[in-house]
Amino acid sequence: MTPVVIAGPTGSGKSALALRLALACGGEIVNYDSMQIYRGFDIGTAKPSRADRKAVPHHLFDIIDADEEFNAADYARIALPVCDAIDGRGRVPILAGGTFFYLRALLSGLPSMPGRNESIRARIRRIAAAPNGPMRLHRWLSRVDAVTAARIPPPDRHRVERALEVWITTGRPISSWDPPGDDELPSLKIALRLDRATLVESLDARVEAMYRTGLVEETAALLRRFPRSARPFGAIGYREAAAVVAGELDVASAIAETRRRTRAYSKRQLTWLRAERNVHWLDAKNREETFAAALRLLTEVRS
RNA sequence: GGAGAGGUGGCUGAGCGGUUAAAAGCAGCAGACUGUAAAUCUGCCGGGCCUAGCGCCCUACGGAGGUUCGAACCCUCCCCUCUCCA
Repeated sequence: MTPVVIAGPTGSGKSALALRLALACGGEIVNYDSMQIYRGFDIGTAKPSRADRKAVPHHLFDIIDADEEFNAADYARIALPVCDAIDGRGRVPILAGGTFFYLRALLSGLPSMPGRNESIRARIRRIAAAPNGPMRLHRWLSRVDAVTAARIPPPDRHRVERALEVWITTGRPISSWDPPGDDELPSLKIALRLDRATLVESLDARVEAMYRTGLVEETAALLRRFPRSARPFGAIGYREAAAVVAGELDVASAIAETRRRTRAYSKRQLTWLRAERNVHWLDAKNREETFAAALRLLTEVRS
């Protein structure tokens, strides 16, 4: 049975649609959102409610703590068996989320390269911090892997860092591993579309609501348990809320900044999705119609 | 009424005689995405023309004049904002 993927920009109603589909067809929801993975980060990630999670089995939410290392490869590793198990029970895995890189890691797989190596990362970062560091790192990369260096701009520190990390640990350029091929796991991909003005409006309202319902308080509580340097504190909303807690930002500015980043994020998601193939786009303006259309697609695929 | 400060592209805001269609940021648009991905990064961004060039032509730094080879930058008057004293 092919899994169903619900995609679309943040705030387009993916979770709600996934829930209704699950209820309608005996499905179980599998998260592919990089932030809803974290325990305790609820308000800012718009995590499904307790009631929703009781109504339908939800998987891969709240599986790690803020200070634990986790990445796309880890995700693919654990998500695959989860989907298989759902399938084994004769139910439909419904993937819902917004981290399309994680989704790709699951559906297409990642090359079998070595993972992260913190001590090597530390070494690289020491060089990066020196004057002209990023430039020097990029030049280093050019010498060992010209192909990758040509593709990655010097300021793109994350990618330069990873490419060098792979080189140092294996002695092989990262470009020598095959890029993900076209042979991805078959799935029914449904993407939600909303006109920009409507989307932005609902995004703004949602950010407002997050602060009103205690995003800053939630963040303050999490900061008592985890260092601010922990990954999810860099996420949209949490970065700003953490700044409020630290007294660096007033709430109004935090809201404005969170809105700005949310809008930019939704745009990036759309850019990714546009390049994605075999996507069934559905207008998300009317929930009933969207649901009906999605259901139709689903029954088509199953017959 | 008196004393200051200021009016710059959609916004914030630099520039203070030429190399300025005007820094930078934001917003906007397009894009990338091989283990940090809600991350990270790239390009475009007044308008028109074409022989497509470090090309040409318009329009543009509140308004109108002036000085100058040349003005967003200097002078004059006007209009408008803000702060302070009354």
